Amino acid sequence: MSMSFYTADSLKAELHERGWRLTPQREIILDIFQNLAAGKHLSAEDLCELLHTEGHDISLSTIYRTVKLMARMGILRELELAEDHKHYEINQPHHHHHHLICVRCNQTIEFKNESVLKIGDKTSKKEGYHLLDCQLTIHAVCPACQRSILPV
Amino acid sequence: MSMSFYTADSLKAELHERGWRLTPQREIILDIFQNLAAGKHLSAEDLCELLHTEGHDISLSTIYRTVKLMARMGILRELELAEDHKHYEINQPHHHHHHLICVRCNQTIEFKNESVLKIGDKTSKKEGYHLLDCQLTIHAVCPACQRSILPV
DNA sequence: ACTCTTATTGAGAATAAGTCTCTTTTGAAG
DNA sequence: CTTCAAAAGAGACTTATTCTCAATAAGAGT
Repeated sequence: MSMSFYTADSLKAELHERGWRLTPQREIILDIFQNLAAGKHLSAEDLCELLHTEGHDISLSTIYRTVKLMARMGILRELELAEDHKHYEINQPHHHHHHLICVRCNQTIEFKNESVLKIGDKTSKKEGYHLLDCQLTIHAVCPACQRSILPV
Repeated sequence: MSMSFYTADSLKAELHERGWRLTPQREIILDIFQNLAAGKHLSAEDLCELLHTEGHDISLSTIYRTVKLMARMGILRELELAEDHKHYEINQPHHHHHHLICVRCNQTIEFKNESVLKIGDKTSKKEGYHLLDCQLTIHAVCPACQRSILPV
């Protein structure tokens, strides 16, 4: 599997490899995501608040830049949970999972499937791409919304 | 399979079923997507321009409302191709495909995989959800970007 | 340790996709 | 032909995210 687990040190090494720097902000943000309960995901705003309650005042600009950077490095997964903003979670092959989303109420169910990562691995390898993340997103209507008569 | 192909008539029937209406705008937009080359997808802006060149002046508001409506009905697929806006394409099980996206340059490759739809079907059925669409999205770094020294 | 270079941060302005409001129009049922 | 709620159009508005730029600091070299 191409995806791997990151520590502050491996983050530092990979940043330096490209002439970049490990800042306290990046280390703190990585730490937050690593200590998040499995399957928990945060929006940029969520992350900002959480950092604040822990006494770390990192600017929103930096937060947006950092999560985008880490997503592009494969450290974080960028999730589209059918809302108007993105969510991020740590990218760990061991806890690799996917999302079933109700398009009406946005209720989301996590599920695992072993073959999905294999398909992602095979497909990216075949095209010469370096795999960062693969997500199966299912859009559907949940039982409650099927019964409701509310618009759409 | 729960997903099905839509005609103007079946769209009309399904709209009426919920007390809604088939308008010329909706019929025209459905027609555009049905006549699009396989695998081609449009943003709201793209669609607006295309409609304009064909002599149909449908307002942006209506376009946004219509694609969202059709996505929620399962007629269109709402794609996140790693840009800052959504793309839409017709949802046809026969041409069901997925996307491999380079997170750096956004180059996108389409690929097919028969088992993905099966997984989507099984998972949504198990949870009692009514399947609309399922997409496997692979985020990766393309060969060209692996070689480049450009930032991220 | 001290310097130097330049990546990174912070603050706030800017951007733009998408939504909302409100008035006018129009499906389609009776 | 009426009626009435759904839908369209126009444009204001919202808000997540990006951009700009001056100030700061990571890390390499001396």
